[in-house]
Amino acid sequence: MSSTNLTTRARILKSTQDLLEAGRVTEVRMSDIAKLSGISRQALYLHFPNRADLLVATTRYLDEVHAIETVFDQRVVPAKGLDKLTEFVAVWGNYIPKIHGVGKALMAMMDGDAEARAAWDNRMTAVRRIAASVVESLQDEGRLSPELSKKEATDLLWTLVSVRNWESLRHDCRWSQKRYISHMERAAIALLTA
Amino acid sequence: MSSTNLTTRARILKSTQDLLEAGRVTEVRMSDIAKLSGISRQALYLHFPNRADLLVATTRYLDEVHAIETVFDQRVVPAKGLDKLTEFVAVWGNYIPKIHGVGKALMAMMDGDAEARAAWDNRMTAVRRIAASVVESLQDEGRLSPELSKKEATDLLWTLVSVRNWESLRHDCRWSQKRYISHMERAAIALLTA
DNA sequence: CGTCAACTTGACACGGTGTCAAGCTCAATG
DNA sequence: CATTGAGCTTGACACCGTGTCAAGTTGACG
Repeated sequence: MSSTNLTTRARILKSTQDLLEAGRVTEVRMSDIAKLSGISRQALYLHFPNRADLLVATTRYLDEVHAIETVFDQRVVPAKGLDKLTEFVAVWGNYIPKIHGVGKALMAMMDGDAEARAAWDNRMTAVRRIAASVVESLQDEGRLSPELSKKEATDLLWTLVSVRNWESLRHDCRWSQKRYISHMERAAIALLTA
Repeated sequence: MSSTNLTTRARILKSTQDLLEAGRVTEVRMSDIAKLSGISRQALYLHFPNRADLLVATTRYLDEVHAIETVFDQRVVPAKGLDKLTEFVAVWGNYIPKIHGVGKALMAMMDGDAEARAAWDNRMTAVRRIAASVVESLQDEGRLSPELSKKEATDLLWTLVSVRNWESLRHDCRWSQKRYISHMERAAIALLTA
């Protein structure tokens, strides 16, 4: 299934990512991806059963390329106190731009394609788990606002650093990435701590 | 154009809203709306040139039905101090569920349909103006956090109370509407004030 | 040489939007 | 009363993107 021709498969994934990163989501059709990959549209279906699967595979490809798990383990997990919170916001916030294209495409498919929905939810609950562990630490150190339960705090933090909010601030409000990160760090502290 | 047959037109708008409120957005096709309105699919195009226009008309219809402008004028504009902020969050936050269906549909069309994008942006900048006036008041009373410019504060408040965030907390995190409002009021204060 | 996998071309079904043409119905008007 | 025109109907069709199917090509490797 994926033993020999890593080349073509990898080329497809890279093309998909490149197209999604640059253009409007709707303008990334199967035929566009095929063209950029240098193969026929039909050959795409020899590698991925449908568009949703291709997009999901692209997210996993990006996770691998950027070794996001490792970065979380190295920078967020060992941090203490408020640093843990700001490190989480910074690491994730700097990863969002890299997955934004494919995320947007997947989110656009969510209504109507249950598989796409499940795939995106799956990626996002991974982030949620990390947010929960950050909240747990705050709680242990007595820094969590007394007005918030752990679940509520996690929900708020997770929503605060959502891809949609990044999109809103970076694109609609034209913030720089730097400004986004610094204000988000501050916002996370204001929102969650006493 | 819209002088005589208010009945059919109104029936279409109501059907659209009813369908959008209840089901998955993708499953609200022109034919579904026609069926519920008791007319043929083609007759829909005698009233609205395309799907985007129909959805936009539905938002305006909802604005009228709920007299949202009036509510803002009565509850947010006259309020003072932090009350202005919490009133804004509460009024808008309680309006979101009413427009959520059509908003979702419009947002789903935004990529690929420039008209839909423009329409939704237009509605949202109306909210943004109110957010800006709230921030202005905070500033005048010296309550705005010194770390935020007026634009930054408006951007943050507007993003905080976005339809997407409402969706995230109410649906993904399964918060009640009441909990959503009370936490949002608190979050707005924590985020914007010194 | 034969075989197999990767890929090609070309045709097609499906579903949703939007268009076009022709005809029906009924109320208001001359 | 006959005509007109607005509002609606049925039915056919073009377009687009996804996904499927069938038959043929190419090239590496035994």
